[in-house]
Amino acid sequence: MANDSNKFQAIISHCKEYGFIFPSSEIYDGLSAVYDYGQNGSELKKNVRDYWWKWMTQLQDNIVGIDAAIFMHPTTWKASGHVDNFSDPMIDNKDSKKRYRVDHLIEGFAETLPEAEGAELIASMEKLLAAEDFAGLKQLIESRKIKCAISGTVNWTDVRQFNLMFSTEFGSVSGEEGDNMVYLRPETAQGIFVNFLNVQKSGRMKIPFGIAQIGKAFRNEIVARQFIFRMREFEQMEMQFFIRPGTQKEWYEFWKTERMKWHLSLGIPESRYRFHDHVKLAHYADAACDIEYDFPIGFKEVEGIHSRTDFDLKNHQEFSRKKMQYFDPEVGPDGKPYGNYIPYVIETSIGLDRTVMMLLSEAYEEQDLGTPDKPDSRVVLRFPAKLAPVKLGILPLTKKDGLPEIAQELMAECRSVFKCFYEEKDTIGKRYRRMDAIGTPFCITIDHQTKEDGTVTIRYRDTMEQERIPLKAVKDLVDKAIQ
RNA sequence: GCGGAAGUAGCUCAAUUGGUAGAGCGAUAGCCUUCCAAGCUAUAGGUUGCGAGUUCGAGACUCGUCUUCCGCUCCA
Repeated sequence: MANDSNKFQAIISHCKEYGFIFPSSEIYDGLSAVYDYGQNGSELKKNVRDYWWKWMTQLQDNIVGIDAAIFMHPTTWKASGHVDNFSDPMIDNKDSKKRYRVDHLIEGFAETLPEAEGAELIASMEKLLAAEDFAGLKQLIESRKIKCAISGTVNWTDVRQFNLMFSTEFGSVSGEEGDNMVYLRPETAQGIFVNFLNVQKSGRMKIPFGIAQIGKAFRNEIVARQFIFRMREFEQMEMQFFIRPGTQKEWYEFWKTERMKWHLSLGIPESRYRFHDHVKLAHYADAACDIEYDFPIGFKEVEGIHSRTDFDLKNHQEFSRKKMQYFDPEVGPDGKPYGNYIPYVIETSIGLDRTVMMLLSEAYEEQDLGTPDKPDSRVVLRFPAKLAPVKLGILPLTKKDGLPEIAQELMAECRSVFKCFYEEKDTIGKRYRRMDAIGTPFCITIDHQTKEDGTVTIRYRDTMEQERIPLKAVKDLVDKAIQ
């Protein structure tokens, strides 16, 4: 496993120095695991977001996009399983410092007991869990002398609850319990599921079809680290693809292939990726895998592809008492229409922030350009041109003799089509290096010859080569290169 | 949450045994008719993370606190 901590640190520093990513609230010492995107980072992120959106909703003929709210009715998270599955009581052993999920600990112990006795223990545990009686759970563990596998002691901390979801107060949620708590969504997917019927009916969508969404999600990670890889507030790009039950295997394979095509279209070689199949499946899935990228900190998940069965729609149907069915008029092999059914779902879910980090990791290079007489180096971000924050640097060779005026004309011509950066300060070499550092793929230099024959120098970021082209050709050349 | 390390200018780091904080790079303004960083001049920028204590005097010593980093723990 590649593990280059220095490179990772260098990328983090570079991101801060060149306006890509800053620690959140830095003047107040920062907020753990929250980051802000700066002037270049937000352009990069937006370009990735737009690229994904277009690829999903414009280049596919059966996928539409939505933008659901972050706040959702609290019952949503009961239906999705998040309330029950992700607020597990935990307990720590004080000697080994090992942390356990209380249910796992007790279940493990129960397996060592005679069957009847074990079943009895599980039953009393579940009763306590349902009642959220943490003191009772601790007592149960201690009275049964359940030991830590590592330290072998019964020296436990109190049972504590770790909530995955952030909650907040909401003005006036109706609720019999009288509490006004709502959650910040921990995934965007549920916004798609609760709108399944709205979109299907209003868009006259026919199965198979997909609904895409990009948006923020929030998770209380127990430990959040590794820069923007694991943040408490992050952005997901998700697509739920609704299919006929029984066809999930082939669609799962289809989307695995399709999503990998997207990744390769970022110009990242296949060798930098791998699929990782989940052995232990989440509560909603019948097949799942990750697309992992070889970060400087090793292979890590960027995207997940899950076969979610009809778990979500079925549960929403149950909790909301609204039929989540689709009427399929197509005739099946038995000569009859498929009729009403709850669709199955294939999900593709990619972390936008992780994708940005992937692009940064792939793009970042410290290059040694030294010669025997003169040491030299540069840091260059080799972003795909279509995703680079700035597409074109416009640089008059000197700031006199009318060169800035010509450069400004070019600026005016190009800026409505793509993002440009104008600079007339410092030596040309310095300016090139600054453009390299933020990954600008092209620079145009206007010199005295421009005034004579209307040609300019174009300088390529990756090769550092330069050639003369007509000033008039610049806009089209760059525009073509960033498509 | 536990253990370890560290917090001095935007960045990288200095500051003898405690004696009122300095450099390089960077930034800004200008000079040099300048096509691949480190030429010249000038300028700006720090209650040394924060709070207390010891001391005539604390960046340095003590305590507390916050934050970050590295491990461990958790992770749909």
